[in-house]
Amino acid sequence: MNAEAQIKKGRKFDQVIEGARSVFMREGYEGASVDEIARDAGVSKATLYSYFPDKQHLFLAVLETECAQQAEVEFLEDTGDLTVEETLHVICKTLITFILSRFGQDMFRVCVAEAQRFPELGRAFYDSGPKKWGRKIALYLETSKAQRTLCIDDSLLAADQLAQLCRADLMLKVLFGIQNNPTEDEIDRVAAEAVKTFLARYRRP
Amino acid sequence: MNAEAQIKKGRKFDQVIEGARSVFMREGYEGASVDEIARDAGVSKATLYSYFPDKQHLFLAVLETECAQQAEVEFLEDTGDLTVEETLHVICKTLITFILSRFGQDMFRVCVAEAQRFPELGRAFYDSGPKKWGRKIALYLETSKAQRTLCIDDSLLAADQLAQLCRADLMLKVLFGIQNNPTEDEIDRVAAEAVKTFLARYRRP
DNA sequence: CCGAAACTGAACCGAATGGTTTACGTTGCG
DNA sequence: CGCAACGTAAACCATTCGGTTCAGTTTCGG
Repeated sequence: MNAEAQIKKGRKFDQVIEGARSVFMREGYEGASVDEIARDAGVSKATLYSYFPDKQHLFLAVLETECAQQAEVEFLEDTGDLTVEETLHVICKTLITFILSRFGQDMFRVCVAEAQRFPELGRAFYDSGPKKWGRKIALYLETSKAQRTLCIDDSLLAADQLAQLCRADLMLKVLFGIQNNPTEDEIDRVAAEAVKTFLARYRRP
Repeated sequence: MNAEAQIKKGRKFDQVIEGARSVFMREGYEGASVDEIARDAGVSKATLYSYFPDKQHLFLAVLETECAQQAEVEFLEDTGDLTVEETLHVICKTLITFILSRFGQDMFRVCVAEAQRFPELGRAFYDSGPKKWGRKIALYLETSKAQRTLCIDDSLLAADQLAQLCRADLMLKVLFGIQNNPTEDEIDRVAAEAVKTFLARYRRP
């Protein structure tokens, strides 16, 4: 018996998900047509409907896998011999790069657009994205090494402030099409400024 | 001759815009049907189409007026005898309240969703929203009164960092339906924390 | 190499879409 | 009043939508 849960029958399951993913991300929920998805997936509509009862379930299945994928993004496991400041900088760069990535932007866009129509989607995205990052950062802030340098009473809020500082300048510009491909230098600068502001507030005196 | 530019003919023009506004904000662009808009506006479809050549132009006309309205939101004109810290707190509270308002959330949602399909919309929203706020805050940071207390080299980035700190905790929770009606106390706390972090970085030593 | 399961392609359905037109009221100003 | 502009309701159009059906082909394990 295969270890992978193969309850979902059929060989072309992944094709369907992948086609649906690309069309939904490009067109949004209402803008995507099932015919286009089937065409894009290289699959007949009948096959598609043998996997999913309707468009809605297909949409949610896609975003389920996307949220799962989003939840698995990691920043540097071991902080090694980096200083706290250096570690924070790495964390910020990783977060900013993720936020500005095609994947991050598409996910954000679609989930913002459809969070009203699909309330459970809103929560799923928030949990696997912003909340997860907040938790991870807060966890680092509570390590004994960080505690030796920092003085924080509410580590979750502090983590969220840091994450929010990472969105300064670039995030909205990219989201609304004002800027397209931020250079690594720009990302580095925003990260540096975020860390600077964060440490000014939370560095142990 | 009337001072108001009355190029747009017809008495029910405003009704149409208002109906379109409410339906578009509720359903998004693709989700909104012209029939529903006409019904909601209390107007026949023929009348609607006598004002606008098609759905797209109607959509853009609605968001044009919304962006204009968004651009006119003001925070405390004269800072009076408030300290810089108090003024920043007022600015933050005003911004947070706006961001979390029904209007602010709906605008953000729709513009994020359709910025791909309508690139000019993305820019219009950014200019009349985030950019305008950034400019206003930066302008205050550059007043001689603020300069006496603060030490800032890049006032636009500083302003954006402050605005971004205002989005900590509550903004994404509301956007994704995790939280519904933040109390004034919660808003006050986020504002206070934003100012605290901001001043830690930028207060003149 | 057989047979069942998976898949295909295209036709088909009813409903709804954006958009147009027609034939008929209503309003208000000179 | 008279008349033109404004507005209406409803029928109408072609197209597209999500979803179903089915006869036929491909795939693949036993």
